[in-house]
Amino acid sequence: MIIVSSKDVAKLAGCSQSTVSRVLNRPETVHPDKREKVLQAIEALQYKPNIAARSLVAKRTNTIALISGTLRNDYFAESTDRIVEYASKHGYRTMVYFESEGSLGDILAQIKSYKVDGILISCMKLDDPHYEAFAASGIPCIWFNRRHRRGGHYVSMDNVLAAKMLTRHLLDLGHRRIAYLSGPLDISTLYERWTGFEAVMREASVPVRESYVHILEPNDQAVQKLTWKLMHQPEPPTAIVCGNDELAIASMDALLSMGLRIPADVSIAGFDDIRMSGHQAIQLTSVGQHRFDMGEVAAEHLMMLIEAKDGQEQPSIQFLCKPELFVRRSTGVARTEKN
Amino acid sequence: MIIVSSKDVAKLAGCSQSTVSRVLNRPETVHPDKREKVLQAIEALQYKPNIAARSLVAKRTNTIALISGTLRNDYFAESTDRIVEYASKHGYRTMVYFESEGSLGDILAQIKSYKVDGILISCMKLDDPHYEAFAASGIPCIWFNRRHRRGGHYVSMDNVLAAKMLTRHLLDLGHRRIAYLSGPLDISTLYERWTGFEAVMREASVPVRESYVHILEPNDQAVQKLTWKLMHQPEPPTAIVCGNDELAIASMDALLSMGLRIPADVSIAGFDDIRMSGHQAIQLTSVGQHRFDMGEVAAEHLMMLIEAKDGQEQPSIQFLCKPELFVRRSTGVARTEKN
DNA sequence: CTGAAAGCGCTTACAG
DNA sequence: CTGAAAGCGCTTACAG
Repeated sequence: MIIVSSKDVAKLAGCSQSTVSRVLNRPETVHPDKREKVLQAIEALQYKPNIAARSLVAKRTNTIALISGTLRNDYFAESTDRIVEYASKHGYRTMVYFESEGSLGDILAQIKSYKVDGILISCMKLDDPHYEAFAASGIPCIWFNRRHRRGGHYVSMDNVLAAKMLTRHLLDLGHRRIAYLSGPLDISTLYERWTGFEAVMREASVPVRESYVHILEPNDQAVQKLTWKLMHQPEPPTAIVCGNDELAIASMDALLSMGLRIPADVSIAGFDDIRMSGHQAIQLTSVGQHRFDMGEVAAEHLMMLIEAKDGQEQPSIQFLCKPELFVRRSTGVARTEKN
Repeated sequence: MIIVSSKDVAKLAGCSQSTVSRVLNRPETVHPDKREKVLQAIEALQYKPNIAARSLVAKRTNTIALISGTLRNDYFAESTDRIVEYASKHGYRTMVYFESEGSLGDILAQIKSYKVDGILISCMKLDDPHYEAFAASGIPCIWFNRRHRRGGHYVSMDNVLAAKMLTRHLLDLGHRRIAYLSGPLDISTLYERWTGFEAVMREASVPVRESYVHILEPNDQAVQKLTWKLMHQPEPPTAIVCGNDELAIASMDALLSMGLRIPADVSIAGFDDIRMSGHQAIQLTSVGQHRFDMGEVAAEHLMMLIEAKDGQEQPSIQFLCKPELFVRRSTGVARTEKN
């Protein structure tokens, strides 16, 4: 592939390389006639400035890194979509990394090599030891969705409150045998949700039975298996709270396969209010935020951090937005006890 | 942010910059003792080579561009996930672009600036005028999912056949009043599916009524509105074929809102066999490919093209894989005529 | 308003 | 096995 450089443009336009560069960066500083000639040469040669060379000297790449949970979880698909679009609209490219690609340490090493201007992370564990490395990298970072215990800049939801709202909703419907299905609790969102659930259950003096609680790896097989196990005990739960909608929808799949009716036989609910939860065939009760995309808000503030970088001191960014409960058909009055 | 360069490493290790570079690129060519010292210095300084500088001289970036349809369509979420992971595993970074970000011309301009090693495109229109520019860019390109009329390297499904299989399935169930809901027909997949549908209907001498066919912009509102319109005519269809599962699931949402039962009142089916289609609450009949991810196959071959680049002539990559029909509960015997 | 020159951080012949 | 030097394509003071 032949690379057209600014030197080639300069030759054709009959000027110096510096002038070509100026036309690109501060066109008002070059004489209109000359500018026109350069523009024509650029067009004629289909010249595109080499970003690598530019960022080498400019010390900025106009690129941000997004480290996201898997797109198989709709929550991350939605936020990734929004972030990439938002960044693009504001002149930034997004390099997307998924947690499945390797340890955060390896990913950070790569990111550092690319000299991105900023980092968005939605999938760091609550006590992930790599936190320090990110914080010390000198690259502006914002955590969204999942937080780290140390704090830092973050945009998240009040997940404790969210879980309390959801749990009270189920108690209000008369449920007492409530099960809890969750992914690993070393993740802030899942941990906080569990905490909120437990707190309300304790307040209400409703015991949380051990056989009703399952912490699992979030894949369809595990959900299938544990849902089955949950419902095949002597006294099965009348309601299931899932750590997020993705899990809830998978569990719902299992419940329906078993011939159970929702909510007649068992109620189910989740968190995040992903798009599918509102579908008529799903109608999953969920708690999330309406009209507030954490990813986009995080991107917006990341750009502020990047641009204010050399200026005055950095503001501290800590958003904990209020959740909303969306009651749908998947939760109903507790089935009359009759086991 | 302080940038540690290979010069700093050289100073600490007491050697030249070239040696540092050699340790990184061809460690076997430097004396073990010296190599060890350099490695220690790299570790001590937390040195990460600057990718921009490297690609400037190496004339390759180990980066591919993926231009994808929106992640709001699960098909694209699934393929993006796979591609990024596959590329990562093989030493390539992926820059993700979405068609919504601007014209393909603008996106190509950006991509050229980044000097990516290869391009994967899943969202080009059948007669998109930018095709030439991509083909002439000198950058290896593979089209997957949607094809361009000119061909080029592509990985796709036999969509005509897919539509024929699906249509015959509905005819076999006794349906004669079959509606067709599709996104724009300037997209190969949608165009070919429509073609296959029409061909089978003609063969079977079943007229395709004009009021049963709607071409729409694929957003929830449009689907909602047209589904409503479809079912509120004097003789509503007994089955609806949708151009893809995303549309079908949205239309299903509308049907259920209207109080219709699937498939008792109306059957519905789609294409792509996305993950959600298999969910017990959805059970959408669909035609797609099992165990064959076009995105991943495309990525695999793109890397072959990139690596064979300077070698012998390029092979022509043209995959048209066979579809499979997944019959689920959303299609059933045609309702007894009684309008 | 414009050009020559230095330099960003790297790799790769070229000598030795 | 190793270092000095040239060069990748750009931007940005510095003179004029």
